[in-house]
Amino acid sequence: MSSAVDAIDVMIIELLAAEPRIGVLELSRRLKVARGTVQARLDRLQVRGIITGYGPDLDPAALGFAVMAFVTLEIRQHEGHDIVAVHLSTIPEVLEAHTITGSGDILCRIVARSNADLQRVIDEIVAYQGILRASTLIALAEQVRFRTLPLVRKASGG
Amino acid sequence: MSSAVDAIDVMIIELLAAEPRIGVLELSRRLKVARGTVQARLDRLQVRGIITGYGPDLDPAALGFAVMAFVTLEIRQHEGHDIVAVHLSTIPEVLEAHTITGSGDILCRIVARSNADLQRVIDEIVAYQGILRASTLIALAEQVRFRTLPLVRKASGG
DNA sequence: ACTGCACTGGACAAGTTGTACACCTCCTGG
DNA sequence: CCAGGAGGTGTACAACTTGTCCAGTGCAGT
Repeated sequence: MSSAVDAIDVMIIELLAAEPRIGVLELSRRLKVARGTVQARLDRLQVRGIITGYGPDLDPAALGFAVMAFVTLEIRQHEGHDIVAVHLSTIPEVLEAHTITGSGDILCRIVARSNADLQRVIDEIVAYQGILRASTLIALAEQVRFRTLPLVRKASGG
Repeated sequence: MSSAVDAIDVMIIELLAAEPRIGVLELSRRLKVARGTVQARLDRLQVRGIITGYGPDLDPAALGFAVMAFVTLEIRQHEGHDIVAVHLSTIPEVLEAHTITGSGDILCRIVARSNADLQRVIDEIVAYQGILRASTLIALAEQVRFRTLPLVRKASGG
């Protein structure tokens, strides 16, 4: 099979990432392809699940949640991970959570208004009796900002 | 100071998240406010840095990168973190990287096409001489999908 | 040679955007 | 107490974009 995306797809995605409020017509002008082509490709990218949605992208820091941390949880395994996930999803400060291999069981990304507030969030997490231990790593600086564009280029064979 | 966002901002963000390709006019109709109001608020949210952009959101798995992992790096500290960050940013599979407190120095999120491919990516990371050790946690399942909407609601005092 | 698929380029009505304006209301500082 | 500012409403208009359709072209696989 060919790669999931081709050069035109990559250019569409890059232009859209650079100027998000751009329209289909403007995209087609810049890429020098027909408008229908851009429209059809965007539809296909979405159907294939490559484009999952369009923001808006929110910055927790700008919302007043300046502290970010990664928390590794150790859980009572016989109760299952899913029930813990339900608990975690009720806490707004938990931005995401994954089950993982290794010494911990679940890794989650959380935010808080301050270091003192971080304690409150962690307390909320460990308040659930299915969670045995939480080990916290505070993120000091974002060295590489979350990005997927280089990956798309790579997937296209660029 | 008042909270960073109010109830109308939250509704705008939620509607936009639910139906991303919606227009300003349609937003104003659903929220029963004037079009200019929605337009002005979106501008302000962007100026204040709360909305940082509008997708497109890409799914690495759909691009063929089905394996996700978190890698903790231990680095030669006297050389500084920034130069390591430059190295990491040249690797497309590194989606993000943060300096952290604790036993490691840098935590990054990476993806790969398979477990075998993961080895290649890790090798690329540790190929740089400033990196002493890498410790990898493979993400098995996404228990809580990345989200910021509950946080916005909380920030608005809801 | 035939079929299916993707792309092109053109057309149309209907809807949306950017922008401007006049006016209202609430809040704050002098 | 009042002036000024910020944020809201409603209206208007031209210019542009969208959704949708169509006929025709070129290429790949059977």
